[in-house]
Amino acid sequence: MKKASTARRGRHASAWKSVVLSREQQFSLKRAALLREAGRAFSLRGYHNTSLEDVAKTLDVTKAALYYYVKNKQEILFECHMLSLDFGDEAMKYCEENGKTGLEKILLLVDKYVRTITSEMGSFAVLGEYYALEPHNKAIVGKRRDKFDRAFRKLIAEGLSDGTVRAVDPKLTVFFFMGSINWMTRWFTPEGSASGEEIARQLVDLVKGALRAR
Amino acid sequence: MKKASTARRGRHASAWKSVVLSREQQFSLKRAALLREAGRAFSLRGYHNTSLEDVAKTLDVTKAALYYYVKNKQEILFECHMLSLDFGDEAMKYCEENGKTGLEKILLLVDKYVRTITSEMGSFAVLGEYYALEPHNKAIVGKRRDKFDRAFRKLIAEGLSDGTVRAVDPKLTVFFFMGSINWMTRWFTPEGSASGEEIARQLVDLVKGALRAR
Amino acid sequence: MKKASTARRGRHASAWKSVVLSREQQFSLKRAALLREAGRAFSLRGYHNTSLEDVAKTLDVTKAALYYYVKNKQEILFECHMLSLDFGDEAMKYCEENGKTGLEKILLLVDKYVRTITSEMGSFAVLGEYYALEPHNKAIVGKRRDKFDRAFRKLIAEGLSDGTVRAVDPKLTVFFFMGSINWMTRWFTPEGSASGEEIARQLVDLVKGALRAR
Amino acid sequence: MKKASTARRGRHASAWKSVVLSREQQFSLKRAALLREAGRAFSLRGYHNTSLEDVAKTLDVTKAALYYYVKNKQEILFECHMLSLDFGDEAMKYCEENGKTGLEKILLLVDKYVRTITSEMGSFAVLGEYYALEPHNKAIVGKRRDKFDRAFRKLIAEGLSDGTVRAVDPKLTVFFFMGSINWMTRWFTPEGSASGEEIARQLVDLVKGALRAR
DNA sequence: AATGAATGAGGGTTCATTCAT
DNA sequence: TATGAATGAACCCTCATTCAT
Repeated sequence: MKKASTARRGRHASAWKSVVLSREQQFSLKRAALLREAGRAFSLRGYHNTSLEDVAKTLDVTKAALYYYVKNKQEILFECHMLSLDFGDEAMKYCEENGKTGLEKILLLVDKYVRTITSEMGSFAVLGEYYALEPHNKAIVGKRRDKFDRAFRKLIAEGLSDGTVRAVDPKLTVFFFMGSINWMTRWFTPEGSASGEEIARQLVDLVKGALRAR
Repeated sequence: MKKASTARRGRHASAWKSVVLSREQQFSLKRAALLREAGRAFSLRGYHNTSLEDVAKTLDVTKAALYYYVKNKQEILFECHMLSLDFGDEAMKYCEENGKTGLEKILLLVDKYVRTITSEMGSFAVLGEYYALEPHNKAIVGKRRDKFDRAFRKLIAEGLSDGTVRAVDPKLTVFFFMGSINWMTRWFTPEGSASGEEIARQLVDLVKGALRAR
Repeated sequence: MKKASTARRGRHASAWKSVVLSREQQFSLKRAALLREAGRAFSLRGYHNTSLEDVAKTLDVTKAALYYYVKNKQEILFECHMLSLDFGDEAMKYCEENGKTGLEKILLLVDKYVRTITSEMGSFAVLGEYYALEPHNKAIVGKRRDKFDRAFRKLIAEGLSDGTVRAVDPKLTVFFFMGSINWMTRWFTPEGSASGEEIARQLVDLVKGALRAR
Repeated sequence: MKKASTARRGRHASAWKSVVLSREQQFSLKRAALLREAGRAFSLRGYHNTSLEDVAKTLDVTKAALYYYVKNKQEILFECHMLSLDFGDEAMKYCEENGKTGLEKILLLVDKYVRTITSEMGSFAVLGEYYALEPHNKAIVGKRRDKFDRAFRKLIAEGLSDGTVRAVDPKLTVFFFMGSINWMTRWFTPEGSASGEEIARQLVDLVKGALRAR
């Protein structure tokens, strides 16, 4: 009896929720789903290699319906980039708040970022499609990315000052590590042999080995 | 005497030849230029974002003229991939012949490969456009790339055996380093602040730090 | 009573339906029109000499709109062939059911087929464009055509057995007659001096004269 | 010895001939070969389905070389049509000179024409590609064809007058027979089971049966 | 809120044709 | 005489985008 009632409640709850969700909430949820699926496809097959028809099919709607949620294909790409950058900023904020030394912060950053990228949410880390952005958007994204890169370099500088990081070129080092991370979207799949956690742990280990001063 | 004269004539002949190129040579040169320019564009702006018209324009010919040298746009992409893989194989061969220990070989490999990629010749390292290959070609390229990855892993295993490399996951480590390298095509330009040599040196340094056993 | 009322309603419904066509019906009608116009053009000017632009213009739509109804230019040709073969099969079935002797069946076949070809419906009898079919489709069409030819020959054989047809080579005879018929698409126009009925009557008369045993 | 000398003479003769042929003769021979091969291809695969590259390949020269012998692809088609019409006229002249009655002439015409079409020389009876002629040429060819058709009809009329042909519609009858003949280029091959002679005999037999008055 | 239908722009490809050599 | 190389026009096809319903 209890079971039945729970079940009923469960059913009611979800049924209710789908009714009770405000229009704006529904809209947001659907839009988010659209961005997620599109981003996943973009980062897997590339922007120009993914048609809106493809995206629509994974959402079980028609191509035309997408235009209710976004203005453009370009807007999708732009938003995906922004979300992806949000992830970076979050990881950056997290590591700055929780790390003590420069090295510690760097390792926290890598760990957090890789975990995000490999989680379901982060599957649309489409950083690879930078060139597909139209000039205006490219400028915005570029600026934010530069900012992120500079913050990353600052962490390295911090490590150099506090003696936890050995002498390396901050700029190139950031490029190298970001390459390792961004390239993941090309080979990582949730079904693969290595889990996101494992990958994060291994990369952290590698970075530690590469940067740690002795 | 006769020999000498022949040799002299031979030298003259080839000197002449190098000025007045044979038709086949001209053909090869033009084809190579086509591949180079196309590859450069592909790796900069993406395969689908680069029209043959664009490529033709940089070569100062008509779109149609390209079809005298290649069968397809797809063939261009495929050939670029193969050339890029050739570079990898050369680097691999080089390091296996000249390195002693596992670690040494790895460092030689990274050094050689990065130098190639950043040299003028390597401007068409379009490894990013894997998904744009049609199935048949994708299979071929995929196989070769896997082979390269396996050889790379083997170097790591070798280092593990001979004690020059510390305990790391070979598979993931290869992915990480290849990411660093492949990602270079996204930010490297000959005009940039860092030269190819410098980049190679820095990455080698980083890899050494990351892998070296103590 | 209920029945009657239902029937009445039914009639109303269908009357209504025939005015306000369902989407599927509209789609089918438009597709049929597309095939008809394309087929007419193909058989008049040839497949390769007819651009989709031409076809689109006669339908007052854009070239691109055609792709909503067919996959390919090739699909258009193929479907026209199949429709044309359907006509042949229908005529064959008709003559086998309604004719008594071999000769009678042959004459019925010729009569029916010619009437169909010359009617509005049959305007896309593009049998001449066989070579423009791509291999796969050519095989399918070829098989069906062979089947028709064999059935035709069988009618002649039947006439030979029952004594209504004089000694002729079945295979060549079929080729000759099919030539007369297929060639019609080259000179027949609805505006011409001879009507479809007249043509059918004359050809039947000729065939009778040519085949009848005495 | 005699043998050797003959051989030598033979060799000389042909070698000589190829030297001694006047430029104009060589030109004419090659041009004729070009027309023959092109015509063969046109009537087999259609005008637009046959590229000059194809034609050039069968002659073992380059596409560009063809332009030394003809002005145009269109000129090739036109000349083929004219040659084909020449064959018709020859057959017509032959039958008029050698036949007595109307029917006799008709049968001679059919016999001669079919034999020509099926012989090596006549393989380029490309009458099917009428629509591919450009307006000016189409007018010329159309006129000659009409003239031939009228002459054919006249033979029928003659047969009607002299009582050797039964009552048929001259115009349609001509169309029917020409269809049988023209359609042959679609199915006849020298390697096929029926020889040209056999086909001619059978068609003559059929025509006789169809037209003969009793 | 979503769909069917249509469009326009752009890209890849073919091919007849030209021309210097 | 014949070739290699190149061109321009035309064509098929895809796809992001729009709009009435």
